[in-house]
Amino acid sequence: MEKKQKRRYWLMKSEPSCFSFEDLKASPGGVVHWDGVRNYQARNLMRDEMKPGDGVLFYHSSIKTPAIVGLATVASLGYPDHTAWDPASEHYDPKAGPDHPIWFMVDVRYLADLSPPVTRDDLRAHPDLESMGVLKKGNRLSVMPVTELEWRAVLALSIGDDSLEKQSEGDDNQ
DNA sequence: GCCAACGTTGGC
DNA sequence: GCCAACGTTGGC
Repeated sequence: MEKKQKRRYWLMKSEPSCFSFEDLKASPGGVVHWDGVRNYQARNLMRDEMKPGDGVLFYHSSIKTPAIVGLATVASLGYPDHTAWDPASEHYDPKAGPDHPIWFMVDVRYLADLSPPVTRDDLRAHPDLESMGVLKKGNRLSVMPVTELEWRAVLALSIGDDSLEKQSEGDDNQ
């Protein structure tokens, strides 16, 4: 008998000059494939752990005010990142190929803006959020797990009620 | 633009 | 398989 896996939560980090939350929102269907990740830990999370319907906090890094700027949903299981064997791609990896993929990605779908955004300083000031991985000095993971407590706290910080939470739960049923 | 922190690479 | 050197990330 198949058991539905509990919904999980993630934080995905991007430099907005490279790919921003607005870019995600403007993509066809609000969906993109999260290609180009070349880090084994992040690869393992996308390949093995992330599931459709999981919640995603979208974080803008390497800017004056780093912040979680929106919510997204994982929209696929992990699958091979074909840009790895495209010599024209800036993420080309000559060791990878269609019959031996090394790198994996998931699809990500726009869910909602977080307004106001939850800044790095906001996170640091919140007792439930100050230990988040994204705040750790030297952290370089572009995909990292978030607890349900942290997810709820971020939403509460931004909007002060649970309307976005209800919206994101509704997205689970697609 | 600086520098600390980290993952990856490559020599041995 | 160790570890120093290197390249990259990212906050400041």
